[in-house]
Amino acid sequence: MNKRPATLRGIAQQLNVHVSTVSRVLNGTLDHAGRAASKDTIERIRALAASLDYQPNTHARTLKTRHSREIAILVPRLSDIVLATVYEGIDEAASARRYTSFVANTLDRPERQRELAERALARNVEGLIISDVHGTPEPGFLEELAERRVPFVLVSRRRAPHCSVTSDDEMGGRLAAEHLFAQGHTRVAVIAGEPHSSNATERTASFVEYYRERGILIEPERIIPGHFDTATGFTTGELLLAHPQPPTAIFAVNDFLAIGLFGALRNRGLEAGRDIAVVGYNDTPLAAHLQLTSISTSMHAQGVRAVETLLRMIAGETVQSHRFPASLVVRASSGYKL
Amino acid sequence: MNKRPATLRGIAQQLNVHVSTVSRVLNGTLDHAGRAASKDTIERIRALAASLDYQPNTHARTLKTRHSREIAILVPRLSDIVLATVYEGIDEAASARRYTSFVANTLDRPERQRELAERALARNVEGLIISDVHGTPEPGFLEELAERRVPFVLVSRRRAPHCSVTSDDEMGGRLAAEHLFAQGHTRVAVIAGEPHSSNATERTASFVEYYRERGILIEPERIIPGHFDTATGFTTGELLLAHPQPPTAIFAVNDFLAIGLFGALRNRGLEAGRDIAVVGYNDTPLAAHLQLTSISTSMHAQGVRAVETLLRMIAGETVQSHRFPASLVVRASSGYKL
DNA sequence: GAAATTTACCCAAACGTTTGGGTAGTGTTG
DNA sequence: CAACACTACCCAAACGTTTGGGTAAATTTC
Repeated sequence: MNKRPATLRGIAQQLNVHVSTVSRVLNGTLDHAGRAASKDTIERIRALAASLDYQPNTHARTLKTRHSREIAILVPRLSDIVLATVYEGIDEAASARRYTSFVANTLDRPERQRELAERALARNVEGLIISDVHGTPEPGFLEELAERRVPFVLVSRRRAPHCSVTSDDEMGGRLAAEHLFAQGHTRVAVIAGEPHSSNATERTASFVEYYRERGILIEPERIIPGHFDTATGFTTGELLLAHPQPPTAIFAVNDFLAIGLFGALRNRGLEAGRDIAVVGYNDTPLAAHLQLTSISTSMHAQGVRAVETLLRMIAGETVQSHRFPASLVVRASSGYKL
Repeated sequence: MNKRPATLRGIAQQLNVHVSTVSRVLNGTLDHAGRAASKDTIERIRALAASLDYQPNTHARTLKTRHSREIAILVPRLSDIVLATVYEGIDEAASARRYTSFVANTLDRPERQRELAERALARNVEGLIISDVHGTPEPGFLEELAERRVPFVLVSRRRAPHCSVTSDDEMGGRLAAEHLFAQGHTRVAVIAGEPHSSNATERTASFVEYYRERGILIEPERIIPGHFDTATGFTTGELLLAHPQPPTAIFAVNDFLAIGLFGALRNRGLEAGRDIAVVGYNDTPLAAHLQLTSISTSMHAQGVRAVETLLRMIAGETVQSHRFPASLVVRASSGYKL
C-alpha cells in the first residue's frame, strides 16, 4: 500500500471547490432541494472522483456519523456446517445492504461470548446477531444487553422475551415423531444434543410429547443429551444399542449425531433403514447422500431474515420473532418398518 | 445504546489534565523515558478509565494512526468445513494478537473476489488472507494486488510466486497412491475435484505420477474433475462404477467427494473396505466416524500460520511460503485388498 | 426596478484519537 | 549561583469526514 488513497479534500483542492461541496455531491445528498452544486460542477467532481477511484474512508465517516454499518455475529463455532450455512445467509444479506459483518467463534463459552461481544461493541457495531444462546434460567448477558439497549437478534436458538429468528423446532420434533410412530415404532430413543440449546431441547421435548400423547412414555435412559458432533453420536449410539432391548428407531436432533450413530450401527453390522430407523435433523447436504431422513430447517433463510430483522430494529422499528416452518424429508434411513 | 461511551477528552476534563496526557498514560507510552505523568496522576487516570469502562474508539484511532488492526479473509464458501476449520485457526490467531478478522464468501467467483477485496481494502484492512485462488495461467487479481504492494498470503491453495501457507498436497497424493498400491490396486480412479484449485490438481497429479513411475497409466476417463461436494462425489461415483471394468480403488481428493461416493456404492450394494477401497482427503471429523481412510492436512494450523505470516509481512519482514506435511490416516474404507 | 427567492457555493466545528514539540517549575551539578 | 537536566505536564495540528448554517450573485416575481 504505497500511496495514500484519494480524499475528499484532495478532490476539492484540485477542483477549487470546498470539501463540503464534494462531500454533498458524492453522497448524492441533494440536500432537500438540489442545492448541492451546479450541473457542471457535479459532473467535474464525479469524473475526478471516478478517475481517482475515490473510496470514502469508512473510519472517518463512522467517527463522524456514529454509524458504522457493521454488525457482529456471535457463533459457537463456524466449523459447524449448520451455523456456517446460517452465516452465509447473514453475510449475503448484510453485504447486499452494504453492511459489513464479522463473525466471532465463542466456542459456546459464556465468558468468551461476553468478551467478544464487548469487543465488537467497542468497535461501534450497530447490532449483534447471536446464535450461541444458553438456556440457563437466571438472567445473563442477553438481559444485560437488552438493558443497555443494544440491538440484537437471536438466530437458530431462542430465549424468552428476546427477538429471535429460528426454525420451528417443536414442529420438527413432532414431524419426526409422527413419521416414526406411523411406521409402528414404539420403542424409540433420542440423541438429544446440548441441553443448554433451545433448539435441541425443543426438538426433544416435542418428540417425547407426541409419543406421550399416544400413551407411550420414552424412558429417561433412552433420551441422551450431549454435544452436537459425530463423536457424541457414535458413543451415544453405542450406549443405546448396548441396551438389552435396543430401540427400533432413533431420533438424532442433528445430522452429525446421526452420522456418528451410523458408525455405531456399522460396528454392530446393522444398517439404518434395514435394521433400525434413523431420523436426523437439519437436512444438511450430507444427509441426502447418506440416505438420511432428516428435518429441513431453512438455515440460509434464517440468516437472511435475522439480518433484515436486526436492521429494522436498528432503524427503530418494532420487530417480531419469526419461526420458519420445518419439514420432513424422507429417505432410506427411516425405511425400516415394524 | 443510550449514552455515549467514555472518551479520552471526558476523562481529561474530569481530572483537569490534558487529553494528550491521558492518551499517553493509557497507551502505556512511557515515551522513551517515563515522561508521561507523575505516579499519582497515572493512578488517577487509570482508576477513572477503569471505572468508566473506557474503550478507545477504534475508528478514531485508525483514522489517526492508519493502522486498522484488521485483516480480511477471502474464502470460497464458509459452509465448506475445510475452509471453516482453517478460518477457525485464523480467527483464533488474529484475535489473540488483537486483530479483527472478517471473512467474505466469494463463492469462488473471480469478480466477487475482486469486489470484496476492494471493499475490504477501502476499509483500510492491513492485509488479506486469500483462499479462493484460481489456477489460471494469465495474470489476474493477485498479481495486481502484488503490484499495488498490498500484503496478502494465500492459504490452502497456492499460486506461483506468491507467499502461501498450504498442506503438502503432492505428499498427500503420493501417500494415498502408496497406500493403495501397497494393497495391490492397479485399476484405480481419481475423483479429482476443482481443476482450478491447486490443491486438487496437485493431489491428483502426484497420485497419478506415483502410479506412472510404477508403470501404471491411469486412463483419463478414470480421472474425473468436478466440484468439491457430496453431489459431485455421488454422480462421479455412479459414472466410475458404471464402467465395464470398474476400479478396485478410488481416491477422492476431498472427504465430501468420498462421502458422495459412498452413496453411489450403497446404491449398488457395495461397501467401501469390503468391495472396493476408498481414500478421502482432509481427515474431517466425519471421516473418523464413516471409517474413511483419509489424508490429514493441518487445517487449523494452516490458519494460524497464515495469520502469523501475514502479520510479519505487514511488519515489513521478509517471509516465506510454508507447507505442512500431510499424513495418512488408515481406516476401514481402504481395507479391501486385492 | 425593488423585493423575494433560488442557486451555487463556502465556512467552521465536530467526531476521538495520536504525536511532535513546547515550557514552567524543581532538583542537581560544578 | 549559573548552567543544566529532569519532571510533569500542556498545546495544537492532524487524520477524513459530515452538516448546520451562512452569503454573494443570479434569477424570478410583482
